[in-house]
Amino acid sequence: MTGYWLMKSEPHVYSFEDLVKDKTTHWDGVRNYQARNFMRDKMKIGDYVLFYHSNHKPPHIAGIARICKEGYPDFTAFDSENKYFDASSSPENPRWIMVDIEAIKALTSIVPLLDLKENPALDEMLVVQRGQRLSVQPVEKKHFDEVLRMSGTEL
DNA sequence: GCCAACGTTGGC
DNA sequence: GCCAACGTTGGC
Repeated sequence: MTGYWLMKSEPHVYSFEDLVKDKTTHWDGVRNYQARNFMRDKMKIGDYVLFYHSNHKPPHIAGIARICKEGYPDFTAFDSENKYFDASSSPENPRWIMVDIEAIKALTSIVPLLDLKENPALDEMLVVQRGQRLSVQPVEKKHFDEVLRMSGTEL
């Protein structure tokens, strides 16, 4: 069964436009156990991803991506030169996991966080919840479909 | 820039 | 195992 997710990125670091340009990318640098567990245990090839731009005015959902490689060790944790280096993670016993995603399409019009919050149909969506900081979140299909509808996008 | 919310660390 | 201190996220 196809899963649905939301992944946050700061667009000045890595934007959906960057993903479109690159076609595919490693989702590296996640250092949160809950987010890691989703990537390690739940994300499957073909799952859809809402690509969210955080720390941007306004914060918004920018595009649709899809999982194209399932969980494998995040090698940035092994590189002492890398800002995501973690000495407690080794190739023999990796602590952190990443997936690869591919760009599918930009939303016809972006959906600002405020619009998500104002839509009663999305009251239960995680990203609109107060204090929700998780950078990788599961999304219900009905919420995914509603975001597509709001953005005027068809897959 | 502020600060609430949350996660992690480490002393005890 | 508790919890205070600290660091980070991320909206506003």
